[in-house]
Amino acid sequence: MFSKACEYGIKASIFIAINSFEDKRVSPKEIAKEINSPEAFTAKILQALVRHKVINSVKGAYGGFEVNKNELKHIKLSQIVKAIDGDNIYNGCGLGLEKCDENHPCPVHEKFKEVRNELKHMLENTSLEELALDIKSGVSFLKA
Amino acid sequence: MFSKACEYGIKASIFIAINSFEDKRVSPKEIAKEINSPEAFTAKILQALVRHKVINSVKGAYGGFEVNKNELKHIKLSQIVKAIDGDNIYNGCGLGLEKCDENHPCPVHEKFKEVRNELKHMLENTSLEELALDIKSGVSFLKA
DNA sequence: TTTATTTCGGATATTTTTATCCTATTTATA
DNA sequence: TATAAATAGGATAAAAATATCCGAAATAAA
Repeated sequence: MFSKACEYGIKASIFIAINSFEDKRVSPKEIAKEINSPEAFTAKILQALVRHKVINSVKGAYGGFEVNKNELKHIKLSQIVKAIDGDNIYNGCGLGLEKCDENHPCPVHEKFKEVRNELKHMLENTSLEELALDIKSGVSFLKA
Repeated sequence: MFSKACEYGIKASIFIAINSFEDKRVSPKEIAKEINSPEAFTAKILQALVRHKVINSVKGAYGGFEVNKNELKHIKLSQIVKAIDGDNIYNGCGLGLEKCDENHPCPVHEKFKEVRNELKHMLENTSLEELALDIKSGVSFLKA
């Protein structure tokens, strides 16, 4: 469904969010350890999230990654996914046709649309804040 | 969502189904042309579908690929997807956790479950027959 | 201003997926 | 039985995704 990069990106963002509640910045090293991902690869993904302004980075001593905790409520999963995997999951044809729309649909167009709309709705209505709060309260987990 | 291999596999199966209505067998060459896919790669995918008994092959002169047209109604998309991509799309964790269940859920476990159930329902309730009939009647298309 | 710390970003390596090629095997028909 | 026509399947190649490494640039604090 999502690429590895995207999975890491989502988990990393959640961990950063948790720390930002307490105004703490975190390093790729801490993040990778916490979400059980390869450190250097994770760092690359963080760069992409910074470029897309999903998270913020501060260079130098006492630096690290953070998110604006006042915006946590408004940062949605969809933004993270789009920043990393692009919007193919939204717009692409389920069977890979270059041109696939109501006028020229692929065989699963209509049926696929429903599933994708459900996915889209989920991604656009799930905030980083709620995911982070679930981790904080022990309801969910970032690694096995 | 699906791998390229799976996209080709679904489209190939539909084309084979259309021809099986008229008891015609088709070759990888014809299939690849019709669904706009690389021929040799498509042939490999057909082999996998044969191994999983989704379609049938007949070697030698006048051979080719076919499906039992009496079973078309009962061949579901889910069988094709499982034969090619495995059942990771059904059982795998949305964020890639090795262990992710009700007792130890990843951050998106509950929300993801709904989307996946919808997808699962769609795949398990869509038959090769209906997809093939839509192509035959010009309602949908196998290539752009 | 120097130093230690930290992210940035380019180069490279590894693995997986996608794709190709060629020979072996099977089978219907002449 | 010989031949032509097909699929089967192993070996490779190419491309994309995943992952690693290292020096450059930025920054806070001593």
